[in-house]
Amino acid sequence: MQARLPIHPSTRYPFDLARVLDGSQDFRWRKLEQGWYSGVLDRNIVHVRQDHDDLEYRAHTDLDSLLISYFRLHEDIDAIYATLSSRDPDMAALARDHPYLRVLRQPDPWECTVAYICSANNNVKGIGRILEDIAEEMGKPVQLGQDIRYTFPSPEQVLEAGPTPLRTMRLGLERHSHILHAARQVWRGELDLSRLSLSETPYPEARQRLMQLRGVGPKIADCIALFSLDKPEAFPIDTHIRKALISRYFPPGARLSDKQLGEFARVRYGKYAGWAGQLLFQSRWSAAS
DNA sequence: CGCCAGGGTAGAC
DNA sequence: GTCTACCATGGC
Repeated sequence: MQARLPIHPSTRYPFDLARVLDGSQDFRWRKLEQGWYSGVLDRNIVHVRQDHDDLEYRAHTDLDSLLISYFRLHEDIDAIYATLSSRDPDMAALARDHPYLRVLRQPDPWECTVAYICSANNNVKGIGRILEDIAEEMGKPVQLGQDIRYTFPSPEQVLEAGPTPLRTMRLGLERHSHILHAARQVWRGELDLSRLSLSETPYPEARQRLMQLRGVGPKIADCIALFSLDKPEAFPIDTHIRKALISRYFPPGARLSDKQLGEFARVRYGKYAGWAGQLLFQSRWSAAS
C-alpha cells in the first residue's frame, strides 16, 4: 500500500528527510532512487520519501502511527529548539546552523541496544555493516517490490542461532559475547527494555539497568536511553562531545570527568540535554577550535 | 604501513 | 575516584 502523512509544519525548523536520515543515529537506512529511502522498522519493511510538507510511504500495512512516532511528526519541534536556545546563546547559534536535526524515536530498544554495543570504537559504516550482517544471518527476509531487506532478530532468534554465527562474523572487541549476553538477559526477563521506556521508569534508573549489560557503559546506555527509551535528558558523552564542551565552556586543558560534564550539561540545557548533545555532535567538524 | 573510529573492562594505585 | 593496557576489525 501507499500512503501519505502530513508533516507538522515548522517554518523555523523544517523537516528534511535526507538530512534526518543521512548519517543519523539509526544505521540501517538505505538510499534508493528518486528520493526514496528503504528501512526496516519493527519487522516492517518501509520505503519513505518526502514531498514538501508530506511524508509518502510504501509498506505492506498501515504504518501511520509508527512513522509519526519515529519521525516525531506530531511533536512541537519549535518548542524543543526554543527551550534549548533560550537557555544558552551557544545553543541558539547551533540551532540556527543545524535546523534539520531530529532525535528519532527508534521503535525497538533491543535493536538499538545491539547497535550501540557495536558502536564502541567503531565508525558509522562499520556499525551499519555489522547490523546488516546480523539481520541477514538471523532475521527474516521482508520484500517490497524488488527491494529485499531483513528484520532485525529478536533476542530469542539470536539465542536460537547460538554463538557460532556471531563468532564467525568476526565483529571484533568481544562484541559477539556482549550481544549474546544481552540477548540472554532480555530473553530471561532480567532486563525488561519495554518497561524502561515507560515514563514511570526515570532516566537514572533506566541508565543504571542498561549498564548492567556487558559492553554497555555510560555513553552507550545514554545512547539507548535517548534514541529508543524516550529519555531526552540522556546525554551521551564521547570524545567529540568531551572536547566540544570543554572548549566552549571551560578553560583550555581543564580536567573534568564525564560524570561532571554530564551533570553540567543537564543543568545548563535542561530536559532536552540530549538534543543539545546531538547539536554539538553535528558541529563536531565545523566547530571553531 | 600506520592511524583512527560516537568505548568498555579489568586491574593497578 | 583516576589512570592504563588491552580489546579486534575495516577504511583510508
